[in-house]
Amino acid sequence: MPKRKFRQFHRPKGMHDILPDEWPYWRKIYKTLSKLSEDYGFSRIDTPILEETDLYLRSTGEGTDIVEKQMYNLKTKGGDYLTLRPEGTPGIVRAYIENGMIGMSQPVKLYYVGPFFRYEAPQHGRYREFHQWGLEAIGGSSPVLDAQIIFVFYIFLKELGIKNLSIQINSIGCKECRPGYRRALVAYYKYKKAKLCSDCRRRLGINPLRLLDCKNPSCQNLAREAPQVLDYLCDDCKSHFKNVLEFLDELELPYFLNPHLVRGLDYYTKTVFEILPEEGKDLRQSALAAGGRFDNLVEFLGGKPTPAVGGALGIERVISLMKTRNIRAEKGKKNQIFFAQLGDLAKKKSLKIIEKLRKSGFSVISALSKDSIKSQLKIANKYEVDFSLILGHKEALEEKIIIRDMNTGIQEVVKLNDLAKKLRQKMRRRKRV
RNA sequence: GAGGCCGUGGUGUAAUAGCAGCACAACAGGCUGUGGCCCUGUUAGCGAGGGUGCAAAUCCCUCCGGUCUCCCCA
Repeated sequence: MPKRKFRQFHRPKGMHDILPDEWPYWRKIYKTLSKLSEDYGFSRIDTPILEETDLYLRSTGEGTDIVEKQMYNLKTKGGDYLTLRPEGTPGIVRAYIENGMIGMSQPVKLYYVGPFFRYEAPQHGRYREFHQWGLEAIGGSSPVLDAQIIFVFYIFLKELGIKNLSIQINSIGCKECRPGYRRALVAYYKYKKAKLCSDCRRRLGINPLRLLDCKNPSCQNLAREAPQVLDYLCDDCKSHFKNVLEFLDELELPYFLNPHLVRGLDYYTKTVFEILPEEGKDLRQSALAAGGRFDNLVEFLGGKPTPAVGGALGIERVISLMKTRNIRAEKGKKNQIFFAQLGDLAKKKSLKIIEKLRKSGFSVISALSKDSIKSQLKIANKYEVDFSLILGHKEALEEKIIIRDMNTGIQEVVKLNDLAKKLRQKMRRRKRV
């Protein structure tokens, strides 16, 4: 840094600038996910980035870490308590109820993409501002919906070229059968408290299900012997889960039944799942997508009892994985050409010519603020365009322009009126070679 | 929230107490109308603040940031 007159500003901790270099990944991901979502009948929805704080207290759960310590809360001048959304589902459900989507044909299938915020210690794959793509099917209890959502996330990752994925799935029951399981779990742990880590001892009272996915070795040993949810599911949950698995079998998805999979959010019922890379040296922060069923949430947020299922995928995590696996995202440089100008007259005519070319379907790069032809072509070279146009004083007077083939160096002078046609010809020929 | 490691031009690095170098990038030039290679020049740095020392990028403290582990999650 030079000695600066004014202080320099920094981005807030855990937040990121998405720079032009990074955009090919984002573009590819956005393109793929919106195509896929629409193809599978999900419609785009955008909800506010701020919601009432209470919405998350009610839905995400007061005992969860997200609500306890990870929310960005603020109070408005008018005295409202608002929160920067830490996850997508509550806002979507709120919108479903508020906009009377109960009156649409059910299930209502929605998708969203955008930023989410959690105040946490940033780490690889975990940021304070991060982006998620979410799918929700509200108003349907059929297990085929659970399977379809898992499937869409799965093929999304496949289409991006990410292979060797593992789908972990479990059922955590419903409000009918979960209390029974919970009791069994508490009873199991009751006389083993001494062997639990301090966190688990605390959690035992609040949310015993979470003892199952504790990473502490001693806790893991205990968890292995613990009663399994699947043995406690009610008939409805059992057949639902069996059905989901049958759909996954039919799709030939490589799922893995993980009886210790428990999600961190309070509203989940029945199906829960995670999709993660298969070979993980450490699979902790590597869940790429996750979700589950939330059959009680709509009612709990003031709507009519409505079953629903959904999930979300972390875009930053996907990009990070693409990078470690050397999966490239193409720079979209279709029909890109470079326009160079020389002299005052030529520069004056530039903007108009560029617009004409754009209308004819070309994407025109230029460096109009430069005067020297040399530095302009240097830039053209950097963009790796196949053709550059050169408009000098002489050409400008004669209503002509030079087309330079950047690979061969061969140039041709053409009339401005024929430019688009000639360019198209040349590009076609180039492609064939 | 707890702990470990780390922080030198825009980027990547060297100097381990004694004049902060190098490479790449950027910008300008090397026939005032032609790119990639090459050459020359210019710009630009010790994360911030404090302490110890004749002397600090180097040692100490605090903060900020990064990264990893625990925790939790996408």
